[in-house]
Amino acid sequence: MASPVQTSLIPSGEEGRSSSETPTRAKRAQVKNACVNCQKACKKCDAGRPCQRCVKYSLVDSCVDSKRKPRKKGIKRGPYKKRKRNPTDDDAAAAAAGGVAGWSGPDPSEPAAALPIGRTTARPLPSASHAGSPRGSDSLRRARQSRTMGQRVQRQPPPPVLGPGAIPILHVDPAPDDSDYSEDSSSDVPLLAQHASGALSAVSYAAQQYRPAAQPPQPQLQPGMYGIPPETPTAGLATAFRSLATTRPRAPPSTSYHHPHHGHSQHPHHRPPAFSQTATAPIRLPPIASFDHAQALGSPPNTSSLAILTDVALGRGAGRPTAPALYPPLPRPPGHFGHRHHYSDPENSGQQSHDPPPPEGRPRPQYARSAGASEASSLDSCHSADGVSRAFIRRLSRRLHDTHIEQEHAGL
DNA sequence: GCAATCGGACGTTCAAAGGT
DNA sequence: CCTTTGAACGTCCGATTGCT
Repeated sequence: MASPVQTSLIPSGEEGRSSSETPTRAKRAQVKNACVNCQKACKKCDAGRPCQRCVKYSLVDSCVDSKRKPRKKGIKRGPYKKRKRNPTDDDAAAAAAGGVAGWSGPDPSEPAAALPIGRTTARPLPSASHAGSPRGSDSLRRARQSRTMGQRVQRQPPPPVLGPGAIPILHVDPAPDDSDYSEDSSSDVPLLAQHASGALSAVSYAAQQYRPAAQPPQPQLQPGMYGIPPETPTAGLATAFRSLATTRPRAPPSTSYHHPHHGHSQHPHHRPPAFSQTATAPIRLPPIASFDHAQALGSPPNTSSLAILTDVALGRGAGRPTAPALYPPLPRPPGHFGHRHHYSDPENSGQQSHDPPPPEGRPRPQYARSAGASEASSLDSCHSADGVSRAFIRRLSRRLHDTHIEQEHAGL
């Protein structure tokens, strides 16, 4: 969605300026720490406790500072570009700050676990509107912003190569069609997993295969268990995915099924055993372009590769008996946000998932005018059920969306 | 008109990389 | 050791839609 200019940020006296001028835009005021209520509602907070908003909604009791999650450590960042003394170089510098063009990181041949996540020769998805564009690159963003000050920031075409921080996944068919996992020359990795749960099993299995020598042995996977240890590093998952692309795994113990994607038979009797492939069967992870895409397919997001990685990234995933909806679709009625993404209601669309149906999620708010009741339902807005911020999931989704493994890196 | 919900722009923080 | 970089992470704006 393209948000308009935040006119509130334009200082007085700047409103009437044309975009060709270079208005000095006031910074958006932002509290250092929003209260939990405002944070969840994605609404403006203030420094007071209780904050104004909580007072308004009679939430003074729960108006406390939200907790920040600790920053990750040990993330390799690769070499920095040369410092620029000349301010006029900033733009070009920023353009390169996508972390991509000048990447000269470690040899891709080194063990993947030692690589920065996504430090592969990955390339962006062709259809990803932001493909390869590391949103986290503030210099790039700010460079753009400086060019478009006072007007809508136009997204630039993505850099051609992914930089550090991208999560390598096997990602194909950004716009899958009925040919469903048809061979894709742009991602000619070995293929399997027409079923996302199968992919989940596969990743679980591969994660079991990948284990730094120093780590203690993991218990055997039991049927119905995904068995991805919570402490599995994301890099390990990257390796796991890579492994899926480059090995011919034995069948993992768990079988699960999925995928309601595009006309597959959804009848339980048609449920193919996940990972029932022979040793020669290729592997392919489902072409879930994004978290939203997973929803658009009518598939519980937990069955997407995104959710798999998200799950692990969030330190979950071990020992769950089935494939619960990790991030249950928000209780939007079908078509509610058709302008943004197409939520497909499996019950109504004829698509059915053999994964557990998404939980009820939050009931549609009752729009009660009594502040407490109404607000309570709105408080989940920015967070999943267990408090993971939407922003976090979006970022992860973006990274997944923007990433896939270069085929030569898959050893092909 | 208000509330819910969302995508994403924008701001902050701080570890890693680089410079001295 | 200090500075710079840039990605992680948080905040919240503004659009859209549904309900009262």
